[in-house]
Amino acid sequence: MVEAETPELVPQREVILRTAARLFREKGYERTTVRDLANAVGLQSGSLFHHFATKTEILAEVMKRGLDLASEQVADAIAAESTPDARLKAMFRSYLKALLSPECRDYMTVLLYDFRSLPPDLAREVHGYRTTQENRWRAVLRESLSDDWSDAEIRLVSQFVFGAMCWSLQWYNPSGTATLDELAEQFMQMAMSACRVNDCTREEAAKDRT
Amino acid sequence: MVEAETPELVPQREVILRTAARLFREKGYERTTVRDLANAVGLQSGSLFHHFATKTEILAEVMKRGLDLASEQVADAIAAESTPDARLKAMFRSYLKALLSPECRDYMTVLLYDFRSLPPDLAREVHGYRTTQENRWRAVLRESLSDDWSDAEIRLVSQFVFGAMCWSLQWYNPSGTATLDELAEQFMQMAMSACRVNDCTREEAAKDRT
DNA sequence: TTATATACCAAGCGCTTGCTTGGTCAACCG
DNA sequence: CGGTTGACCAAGCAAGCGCTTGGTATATAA
Repeated sequence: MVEAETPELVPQREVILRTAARLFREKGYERTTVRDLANAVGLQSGSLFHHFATKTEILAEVMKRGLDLASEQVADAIAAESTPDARLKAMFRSYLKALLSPECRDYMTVLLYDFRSLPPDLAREVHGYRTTQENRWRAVLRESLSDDWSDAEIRLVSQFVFGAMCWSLQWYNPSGTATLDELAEQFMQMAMSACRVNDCTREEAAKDRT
Repeated sequence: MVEAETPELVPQREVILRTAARLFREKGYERTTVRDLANAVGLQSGSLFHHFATKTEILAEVMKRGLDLASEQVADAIAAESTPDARLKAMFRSYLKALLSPECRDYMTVLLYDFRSLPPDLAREVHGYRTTQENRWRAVLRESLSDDWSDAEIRLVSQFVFGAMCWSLQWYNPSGTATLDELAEQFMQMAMSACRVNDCTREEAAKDRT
């Protein structure tokens, strides 16, 4: 037998992962049974364990895939720019586009919302992955913002902005009126605006101090 | 027998709800068994069903409680202000403070992150609740922002800002250095800043058009 | 041709789950 | 006092869960 669902030459393991990501996003990891998944792929439930040792392994793989896909897109977008400011804008834009893109959306939703279902060891691994990314992004912020931002302030603004973006997974509707590019543009502008908080308040504070 | 955990006169049903909210936040609804919950309260698992008909009912109750608590605090904060701008600021500040407050945090986390575990009918009910709130908040935004903001733009900025706040439930650590008040102040400023996107870009667009 | 490996199915095992049942005991009420 | 009620326990049931087992069909390689 060759392939039921996708006649192309895409490995079964890959098909399972994609389907798993979709189901996990729709119903949550815990509410998706191995029978659901097997059925969606066109297998018997037991046959899944020919490709993965445990259901948990599938979850971890889906999450890692999400991280890899998103961080690659962002890294590429940043690398294409030559000034700190342009890199920051590219980061914001590309991150939202990556998050919500059809290729990435399912994986990222699982990564961000089914974190608690990972066993401690894998949770630590995925968490490490995540902080690495966050540090990379804070570096881009640091590079663009004025020097008098403290580390704590940088962290706060990054949590604010990336929180806003991650949350978009909850409400974004691909069949809406606005295109993904328009959305990314507007989010980028709001994000840049949020990064400019201190440009005025800080001046006021300086005045107060003198 | 009177009361094991809390000697005060707080109804057992209330104790169960509080404990459930805490456990659901920590482990997720699906991964929390009725035995876990009963044990944490000091009961046998079957005894829970003397107070609630199903596990689902507990979840729904926890979520409604979260919505009620948060929206009450925000409503009070808004009512205390007299100008549109002050009301907007009060809304941002009070929402973050409500979200992260010890009394509310568990409930809200469950509300925002275990949505998929609700059966369709209850999901619709809670969803209705949520959109009512959102509309109320958009009205406050509308009142404060300049008239040339479209409905779509208002919706976008509200999704951006409230997304950023909701996400704080994921990373906020009550034992951190910054107080909740400081955090709320800084978030409010970033939120206000994000609302001011158009103040400059729009002018540019206007110039382009003429 | 025989041998080996891969991808799968059919069946089901053992365990955990939400929930039920039947009964106990203290508190309250007429 | 006797009777009712509300809160609980001890035990366990049926269903669903992740996963295992033993076997089959096909493809490749010797």
